Order: sequence, then structure tokens, then C-alpha cells
Amino acid sequence: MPELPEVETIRRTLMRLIGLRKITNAAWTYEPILKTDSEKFKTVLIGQTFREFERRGKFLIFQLDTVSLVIHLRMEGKFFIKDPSCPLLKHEHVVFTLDNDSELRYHDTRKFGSMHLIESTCLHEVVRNTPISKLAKEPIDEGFSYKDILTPLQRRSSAIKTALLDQTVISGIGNIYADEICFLSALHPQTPCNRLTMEEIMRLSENSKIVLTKAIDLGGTTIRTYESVDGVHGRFQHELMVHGRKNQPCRICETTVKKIVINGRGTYFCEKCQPLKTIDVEKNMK
DNA sequence: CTTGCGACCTGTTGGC
DNA sequence: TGCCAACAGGTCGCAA
Repeated sequence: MPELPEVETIRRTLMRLIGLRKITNAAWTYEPILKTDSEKFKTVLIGQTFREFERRGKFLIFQLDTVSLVIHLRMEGKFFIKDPSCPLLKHEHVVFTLDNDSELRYHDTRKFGSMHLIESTCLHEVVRNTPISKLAKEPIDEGFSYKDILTPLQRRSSAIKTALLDQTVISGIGNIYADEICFLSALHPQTPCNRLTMEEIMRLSENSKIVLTKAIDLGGTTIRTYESVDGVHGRFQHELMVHGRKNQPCRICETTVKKIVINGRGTYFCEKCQPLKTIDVEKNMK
């Protein structure tokens, strides 16, 4: 469920709550989450201290003394800090006991999330040995501009929403923010990438930056099950213009917001504010 | 190389 | 009311 703003919020919260805490035990009840040899997972992590908390796209990177933990929350991954006396919930699959007698618990209803243990604290090494190496720039990266997405967009014929969700084109955007970015850019989410004008591509890149920045400021979006840590909700849901607003009036023009499916993802848009350019040169020539 | 789709899981929601 | 298909903030592997 979490996109870049939610993952960033989680990163900041965990840095505050468990920074410089030492792991005294590691345990799990569902092994497939661990993408590393499980015995190593336990023996290596015990005794190590959380030093740095990084994020790349939707990946979290925790750097400890001699290793790094690379975590992807996928659809439903969450963290909680709990007292060891709290009964373990059904979906709390991984538990790190900390040196202040509290537990960092990883909760994941759908079990899609992953944890990789990388035996290095060097970010270059970590990136090189994980799928992070395939990520494109983030809209909030220093110096990000339309030039970073120009070539991939011109090369594709797929819907712009599909390209916004492709982490090798631009990283950090997910289903909610893709809809919001298309709306702010006044572009129909099904517009083929290779039919965008230069000006439209500039609008998309600027709005990507604006939307993600504001969402981070508000601690992310809580519309279904997202919470940062310990049940803390985001506040960006109050700013949503189209996502999740099927059959409700557009906040700008009152036209009924439509829901369609693009590449298997629910997609919300206003057909008046985001008209699909009727394709043709031929039409104009008549 | 791009594109679309099923698979991975479980829980909730919406329509008949 | 009840049932079951569709859907939920993501990615990966595979076939065309």
C-alpha cells in the first residue's frame, strides 16, 4: 500500500523511535518474507545496532553495524513498536527484540513484503545487489527535471498512468499519486505517452514533485489500511482530487468522477478536466 | 525492448 | 440477509 510519501514517513518515524537501539533477538512466523538464508538472518542481526535509515523509491534501507536490511512493504507491510507482553497478532510475521525491552514488529496481511539482508553498510553495494539498482530517479531528487523522463516517455505507446507506475521510468509513484498527478496535469490517464507534447511532459514532472512533496509534508495518505507506525495516520487523503472519489462531483467542475481500469489498476479521473485528446490529425484536417 | 496479464496472499466490499 | 466475485496503496516472471 505505501508509496514514496508513506515509506518516507515510516523511515522518519522509525529513525526517531528505534535509532541507536540494539537488536537482542530476531524471530519470525512466516519465512518467505525473508529473502536471505534464515539462520544467517538471526545470527548476524543479533547484537547489531540500527545506525542509519535510508529510502530509495519505495524501499527502506536500515544500516546496522556491519549489515543492511533492505525492506519492501509491497501492499500491506507495516511496523509497530510493542511491549513483548502484547500477544502476537496473526499477521505479525517478523519480530525484532530491542535492548530497551520493546519489540519492532513487522505486520503484513497479504505477505507480499520482503526483507533482504545485505552484508555491507555501503549504499553503493546495497544498491548494486538489490532491485534498487533498477530504479529511475525520484521526482523529489535534487535536480530532477522533465529531461529525466523525456526519452522513456517518447519511446512508449502505453498509457501515461502506466508509465508513472513504472519504477524504471520514475520511482516512488503508486496508484493513488499517479491519479492525482494526472489530474493536476489536466491529462487523461490513458493518454499514450508518445503523444504528449513537451509542455505536457514538463507539467507531469513538475506535478509529480509537487504532489509527493505535499504528501510527505502531510505524513502520507490514509484511505484504507495505511498507518505509519503504531496506528499513526497520514493526512493527505483530505487533499485528494480524484482518487477514490468515484461518482462524486469533481472538486473543480462538479462533473461526476469516473472510475476505469488501466492495466489492472483502478483509475479515477474527471473526463471534463482531463479530456482524452481525440486522436487525430486526420480529424483536424477534415 | 515494450506490453499485458497472471501470480503471489488475505480480508473486505459491493452487487445481485 | 447471504453469497461470491471483484478489489485493495506492488512487483515479478513470462509469453508474444
